[in-house]
Amino acid sequence: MIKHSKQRDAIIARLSGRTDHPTAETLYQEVKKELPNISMGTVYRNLKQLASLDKILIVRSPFGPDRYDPIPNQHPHFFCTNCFAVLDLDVDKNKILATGQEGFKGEIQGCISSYHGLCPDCLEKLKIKN
Amino acid sequence: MIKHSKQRDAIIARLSGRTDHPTAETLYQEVKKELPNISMGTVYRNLKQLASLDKILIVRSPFGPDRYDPIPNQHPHFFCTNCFAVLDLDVDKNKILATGQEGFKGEIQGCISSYHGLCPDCLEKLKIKN
DNA sequence: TATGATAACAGTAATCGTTACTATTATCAG
DNA sequence: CTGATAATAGTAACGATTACTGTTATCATA
Ligand SMILES: [Mn+2]
Ligand SMILES: [Mn+2]
Ligand SMILES: [Zn+2]
Ligand SMILES: [Zn+2]
Repeated sequence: MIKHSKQRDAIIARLSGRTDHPTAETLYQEVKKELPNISMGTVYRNLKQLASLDKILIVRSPFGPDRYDPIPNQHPHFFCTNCFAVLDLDVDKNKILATGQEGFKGEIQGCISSYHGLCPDCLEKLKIKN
Repeated sequence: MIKHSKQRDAIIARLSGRTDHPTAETLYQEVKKELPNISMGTVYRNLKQLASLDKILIVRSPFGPDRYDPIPNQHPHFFCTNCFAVLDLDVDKNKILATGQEGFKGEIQGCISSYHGLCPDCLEKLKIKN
């Protein structure tokens, strides 16, 4: 049985609507302003619980700690190798899933596709420099 | 300047030709039989060096520690959620890359796509049971 | 509205995979 | 051979995450 908690509320409030895929540490620092003695454990525990209830998504980064996403269904991400921004990619996931299925004898239940390179901002800045 | 070492030789020898994507720990245990006082640090250091020289590939697993692959170029993998096997998927990577590029203003330099579910063996065993 | 069961908490210790340090040894160009 | 230094074994430290523990908050039931 799940009980209400203001700590969890604050975590959800901080995460929802965002598109920047913050880390647990970032969320912790931000929620701490509102609830000064919340602990890291509480942040991790709740993020994990929310993910297991499919309320949020944990996005594993190839370049650092996990990022958290208010959009609960799996979707492709782009990781900027320059500024470490994590962006949503508007990609047809089913297309990628289908590609994987070709000739595979097992049962594919999902796929996680991540792209990396320079984000639009970093690419633009680099172009101006040269 | 790179110097020869029998530890590195042994690590390469153990890894090359394999398709099971062993962990550093697995390679360490195996190489230890040949070189009883090799240390974990040596294994990690050499695997990292080999990867940076594009001799091998580090495969980040969503379900545990990194796996190591004698095939140096990035390619899609399948992770079995039941037996934790890591399999190579015969997928056109360029197709996936192209999918990501649609409408993205940045510069995509690469993509890592991983699939998960039941490997052929586990699916077969499950079918027999039911 | 009290009571009791227990989910959730804060604080802290522990874990895991990996990397860094340090003194010693092995390799190899000159 | 010899000196410079890459690589080593052993061990400490690291960052991210999870587990533990005693306390507090929530909430169904009476
Ligand atoms: Mn996202
Ligand atoms: Mn592979
Ligand atoms: Zn960027
Ligand atoms: Zn399997």
